[in-house]
Amino acid sequence: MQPTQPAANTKKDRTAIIFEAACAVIREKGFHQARIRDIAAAAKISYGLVYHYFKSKADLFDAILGEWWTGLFAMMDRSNMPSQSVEQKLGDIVKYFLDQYEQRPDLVHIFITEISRSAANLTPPRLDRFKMFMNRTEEIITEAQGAKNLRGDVKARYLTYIFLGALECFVSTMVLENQPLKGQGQKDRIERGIMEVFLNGARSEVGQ
Amino acid sequence: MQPTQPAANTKKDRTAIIFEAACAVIREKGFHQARIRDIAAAAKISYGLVYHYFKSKADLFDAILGEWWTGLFAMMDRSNMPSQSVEQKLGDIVKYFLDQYEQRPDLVHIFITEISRSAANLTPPRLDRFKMFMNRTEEIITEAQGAKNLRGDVKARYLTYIFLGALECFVSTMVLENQPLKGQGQKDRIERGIMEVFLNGARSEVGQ
Amino acid sequence: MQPTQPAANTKKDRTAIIFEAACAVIREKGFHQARIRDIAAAAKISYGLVYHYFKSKADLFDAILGEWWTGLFAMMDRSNMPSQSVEQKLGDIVKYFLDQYEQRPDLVHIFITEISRSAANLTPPRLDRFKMFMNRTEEIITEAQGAKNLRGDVKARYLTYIFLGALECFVSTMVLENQPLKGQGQKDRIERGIMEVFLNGARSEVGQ
Amino acid sequence: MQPTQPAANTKKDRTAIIFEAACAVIREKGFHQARIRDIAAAAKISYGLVYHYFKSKADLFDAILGEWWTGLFAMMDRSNMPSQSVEQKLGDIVKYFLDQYEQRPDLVHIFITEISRSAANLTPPRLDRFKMFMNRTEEIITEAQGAKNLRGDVKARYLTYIFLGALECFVSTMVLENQPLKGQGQKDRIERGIMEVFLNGARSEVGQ
DNA sequence: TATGAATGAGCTTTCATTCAT
DNA sequence: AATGAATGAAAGCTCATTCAT
Repeated sequence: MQPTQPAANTKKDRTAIIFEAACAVIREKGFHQARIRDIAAAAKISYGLVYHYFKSKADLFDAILGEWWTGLFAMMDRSNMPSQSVEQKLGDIVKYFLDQYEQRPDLVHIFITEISRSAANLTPPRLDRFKMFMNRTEEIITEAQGAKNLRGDVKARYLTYIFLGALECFVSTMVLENQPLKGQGQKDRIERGIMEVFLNGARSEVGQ
Repeated sequence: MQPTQPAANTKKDRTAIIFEAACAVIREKGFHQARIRDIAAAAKISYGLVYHYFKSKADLFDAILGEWWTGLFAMMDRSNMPSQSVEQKLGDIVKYFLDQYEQRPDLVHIFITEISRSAANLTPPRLDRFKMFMNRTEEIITEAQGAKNLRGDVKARYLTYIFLGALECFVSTMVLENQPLKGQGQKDRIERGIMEVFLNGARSEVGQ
Repeated sequence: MQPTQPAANTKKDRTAIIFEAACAVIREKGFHQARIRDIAAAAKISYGLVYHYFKSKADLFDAILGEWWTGLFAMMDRSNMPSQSVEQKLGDIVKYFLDQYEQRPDLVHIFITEISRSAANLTPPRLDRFKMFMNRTEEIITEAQGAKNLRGDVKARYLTYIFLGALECFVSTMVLENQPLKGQGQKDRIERGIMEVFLNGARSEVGQ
Repeated sequence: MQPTQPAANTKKDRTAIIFEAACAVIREKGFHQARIRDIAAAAKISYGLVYHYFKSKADLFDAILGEWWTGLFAMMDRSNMPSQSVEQKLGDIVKYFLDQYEQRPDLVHIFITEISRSAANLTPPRLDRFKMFMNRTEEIITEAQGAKNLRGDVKARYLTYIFLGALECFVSTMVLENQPLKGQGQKDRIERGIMEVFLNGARSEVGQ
């Protein structure tokens, strides 16, 4: 008896199955090359059924993006507390990307390839959330500059680009080369590397 | 009498006109959404003529990529001299991206959106040149680590990601937001910002 | 109430409808001039649907050829029994062509115009089956020469050409002139004419 | 000094060169698959020039057909004399096909594949000449039947089909298999085989 | 004459979407 | 809820023909 799970194929199940299948196919082929037929096949359903759960292909794509942005902004809401240092806030962002890459690599892949860097898919509403993410990151950095925790002689926007660019390059290279993350140890090393270099620079102590 | 410019529409002209039109259209719509019809219209020529100068759509795309990579690798060949410091070599890469963005923003945009981050377009030969670029950059950094000019406690590959990621994020944000570069002054400021933070870190001197 | 015919448009029906429409259009225009659009119109369906049932235009063409050869070789398998005389075996071939022309004139037309005599369509696998047909006919004739039922002073291959040529010319002229066959009587007369002249010659008894 | 041949590339020359090139290309690819570009390349001229000598592709094709029919009907005019026997008249037709195949195989090939058996190319004027050829052959046979030189119990039309079919099958098989004719000896053997079997039948004397 | 650049209609094929069952 | 047959708008590419030079 499973009172909390009476039916295997509830609407929620199917939606999720199609969602995951779409992530996998879009990751592999890109949004425009992913066919509804491929997604249905990956979900082991008929392709007409996709249209019962999602209004259109664009709708399905937006659902995937929504999932990503919801999780990211929720994390930033949780992380953005006065008691947190700038290191902790930026570290949370790095951790989030690495955790997501470990748990849902398809989602991160799609974010990187289809959103972060794809003019073709960037309708204005999609671009807005991307800018919001950059702005919220910039706010963290601006605040830290005000508190003299980050240098003030480089524009906050520039520091934001450098920070997010470094993070994104790490993740996207793993994404493009399909590198798996090998446990918490590697995630910690990568996080430390990014944060350390971002905060203290690449220059050798000896060389100074 | 026009002794120095006898013919306006030589074969070279048309190839270049189509090339530029293709850059503009692909920049705007992405490779897969760019239709030959759009490119022909942008070049103010008939549809079929595109196929007179380029074997296929893919051929045209590869010509664009070839142009980008040829220029980039030629610059790296020129820059890679023993007398150059690591700061100069990496600075040359930054300069090249910013110069290209100023002169041929479409080309940079296509590199960013269709190559650097688009799994859908990354056929193996295309990915190869991207990896070669990363490897050559890593070589510069490895060499600098050996000479104690860059810290050795972070893997060269990680430093490469951070450096290129920072650069790419700058350029791609300008690309995505269609920001114009305002003269040599802004290019210098951006270059100094990237190099300064990459080498010395974002941490405030005061905060240490 | 339609107990014996519950569904009019089953998958089998549509495949057959498209098949027949393709035969009619290819008969009229030839394979290369037959457009998918024409075939769809003749089948009273949308042209996209053709691709639901046949992978490509070539696939559709090969299906038609397959139908022809399958029927012809099956007949030859049935006919090729030791108890049969050479007259009966060759007569069966003549009967088959005439029966097919009566029942499926399009198929015979396509065989004559697109296969039997069209270098443009003769890909090697297509030519192979044609040669197999000639070889099997030649075997019948060789065997009859061995049994002294056919003259041995003319090469078996030559007799084969004369026999099949005569048959084919009858059929192709009917085909090209869209002559209808008027019942079993005419078929018998034609068969007798071909067999009689092939076996006994055109020379008048009186004239000898 | 060659006063009668001052220029190598007279209009007549070029027309003939293009004509021969067209024959070769149409033979190989079929009329509809033969591109003007191919024909021009085979003639080693630019493809625009084809249009100086022939109004259109169809015009070029009709010129080829005209050449064939002119030669054939001229031969029949010469051959059709009261003093000639039916054997001689039919033998002249066989000889003509074999001679032409030896001298201008492309022309014979085109006649066989594109005219004799291609509904796609058979516009009414083209079909007319084909029917005229059959009718003139039938006249020879009818006349011979009247003179009791050919059997009268088989319709003249049927005997015509058998005769021309046999001839055509010989030639078209050579054409399709690119068999070369090896000298006058083989031509004579083939002619004798066709005439002998057509006149006296395939049945063995022994078997009667 | 001679060239080949230029044109654009026309073809096959794909695929998002709808809809009858 | 579920299927996949059906539709038809696009899109890439070809090639006969025209035309400026």
